[in-house]
Amino acid sequence: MNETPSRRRSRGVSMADVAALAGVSSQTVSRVSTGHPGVVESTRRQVLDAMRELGYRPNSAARALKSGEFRTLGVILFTLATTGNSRTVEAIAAQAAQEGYAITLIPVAVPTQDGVLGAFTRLGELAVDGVIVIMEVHLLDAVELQLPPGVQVVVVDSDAGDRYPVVDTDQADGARQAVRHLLSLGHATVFHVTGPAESYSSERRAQAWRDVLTEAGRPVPPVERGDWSAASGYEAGLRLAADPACTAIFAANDQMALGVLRALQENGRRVPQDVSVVGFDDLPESASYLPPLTTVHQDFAEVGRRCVQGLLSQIRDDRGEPGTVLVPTTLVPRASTAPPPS
Amino acid sequence: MNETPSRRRSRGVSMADVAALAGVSSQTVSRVSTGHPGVVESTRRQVLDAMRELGYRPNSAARALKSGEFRTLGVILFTLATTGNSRTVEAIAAQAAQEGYAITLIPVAVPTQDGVLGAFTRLGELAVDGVIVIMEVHLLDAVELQLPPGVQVVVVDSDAGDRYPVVDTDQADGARQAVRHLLSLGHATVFHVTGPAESYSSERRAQAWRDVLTEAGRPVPPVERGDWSAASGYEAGLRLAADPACTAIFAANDQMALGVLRALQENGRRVPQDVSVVGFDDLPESASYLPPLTTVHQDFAEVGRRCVQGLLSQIRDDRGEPGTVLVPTTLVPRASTAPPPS
DNA sequence: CCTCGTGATGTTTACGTAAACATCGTGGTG
DNA sequence: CACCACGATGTTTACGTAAACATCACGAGG
Repeated sequence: MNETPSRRRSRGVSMADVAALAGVSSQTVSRVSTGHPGVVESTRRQVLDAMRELGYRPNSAARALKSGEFRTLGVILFTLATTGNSRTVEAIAAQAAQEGYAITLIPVAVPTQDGVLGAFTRLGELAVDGVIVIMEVHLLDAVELQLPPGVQVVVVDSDAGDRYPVVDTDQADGARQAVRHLLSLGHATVFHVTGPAESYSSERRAQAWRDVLTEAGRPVPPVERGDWSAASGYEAGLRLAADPACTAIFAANDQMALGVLRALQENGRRVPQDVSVVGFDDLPESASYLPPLTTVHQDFAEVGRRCVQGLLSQIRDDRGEPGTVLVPTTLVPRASTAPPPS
Repeated sequence: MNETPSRRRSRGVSMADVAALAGVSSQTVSRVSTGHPGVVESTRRQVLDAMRELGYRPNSAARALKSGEFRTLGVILFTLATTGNSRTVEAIAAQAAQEGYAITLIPVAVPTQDGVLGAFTRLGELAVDGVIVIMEVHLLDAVELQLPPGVQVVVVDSDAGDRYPVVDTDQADGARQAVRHLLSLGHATVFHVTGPAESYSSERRAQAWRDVLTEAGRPVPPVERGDWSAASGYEAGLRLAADPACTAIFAANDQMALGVLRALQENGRRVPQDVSVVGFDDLPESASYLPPLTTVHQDFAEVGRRCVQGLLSQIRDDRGEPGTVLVPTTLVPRASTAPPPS
């Protein structure tokens, strides 16, 4: 009695097939499928039965062609390797799914302007209603984004707030909290291990660090530059460990802080008795560093949520206003900070 | 002179528009657009000029509707929060982009059978030609995957090799290398901090650990169970630190190894002088742990590559053979392992 | 009792593309 | 010199859906 045995159907089941089985028109099937009103319960049930029997699945391509919207958001990014990016993407995906949107990942192969432009070119042929650009580096500055008509954009982690809607963690406030925490413990000043020069977040954190020290009338030591990796933090830490004046270090992320911890301790400087260290990000494992790391918590989930909400409201209103949404940060004090040695 | 000012076109530029401007038929535009042969150079140039002038972008929905393929792969997963998953997804995205395919993320909200089934149901309406399922837990076992017709699947990190094509890291061999390394240093036996019981990788690694000890005629200590997190590794480490017989520990991932390191050192057991520790994964920062961690390197990029290649070849041949592809692992000796105290 | 309104359902059409088929012109060959 | 083959291009059609419009039946009100 089975009608759907091994016969490989090159094409799937369409509304017409369901309509034929249910003895109605395909338009009625469409109405049931989209949940439109104006279908009597008995008819609806017949159609649903027929759908089930044939294993009907709406064809999203046809639907998109007809309606002009894909119910898909694109996410352009360089890498998922950084915790911040992958957590943000995860939150974006979760929120989008809840709103009935799918997420398409658009990786940029090379972090250059050409790479970015290439991604936006590909974007033109991609089936997306909007794009979230996760771009921590300054590449957007010089690039005039050529968005396909009708495609809205939200940018994460950038300083393009004057040109696009931007959602970001409140980098500056987080950094201020970190530095003030160290000063309030009695340290004379705070050394800083910064991230790569191209990074916007890195720049913002360094600027806030500098501002707090200046406001407090403290000397501003030269920055140690890293590249976000623990290895680069270790290098920077070696140099700082050699400086007896250094009793407090603010690292621009947790991974570099990890490297700093190792460098200090390998060189006989105890943390936090001799030197205090603060990180940024609050990775899950930073509570298990040796010692557990005082750090600045970022709410990546909230960032992702705001992105999607902002983008969807833009898509609905068909226009996006430039401006920046800041997601607050909080300092998480743990065991890597203490008053300076007396 | 600009023709494309603020006028919002609800519909984009279609082939017909380009054809009209170029003075050819839309079919010729189609041929140029898809790169088909049989268009004279002068005509082609005219069409390309018209495309450029109008800002033409092929409509992927129409293309998909006509051709029946979406040139998109779905990735079903629980979370991007684990390094392995995010790295694998990144590699998948890169490889897929290179093959001209886009990636759609399908997050499973809750890691239950219902959650998985829900994802597969949504999948039916999603525009994908194939799916990669990244599922470390055993949920696939009981679930009969109802794949939409014409959609192929590849599973990562599972034991479903008898039912689906599977790509995975060679968990067992990696674990064997880790345990043998510790035994060859002279340790009498090796303790194990395992991952969650539902995890397939965790199970495989534990089994290999047990096998190596048994083969070598060594006692098999009771396992300490963690949940992959550094915090759970710390808990396990506290218990192991209290056992003077414990001189060698194999943790099922680097994060738990990090927790173990902290627990040992907080309790006066030096690593590696008193206790040796080996992890699994080779996270970028594990080289910066205190001490740098001996661990098993996983080639996530290769896993992602194999997934995409396997899936695409299935899509082309229109059938997938069950079976498992194993990606080799390598032991990376660093500073956390040494001979036992004499 | 006829008409009109209303709700349920059917019919037509268009979305943008590309395969299949049709046409047209040109140069080579018997 | 006529015909044919072939390459370049045009025309028709179908993919699956859903909006817009058409129809139909039935009940209420004049």
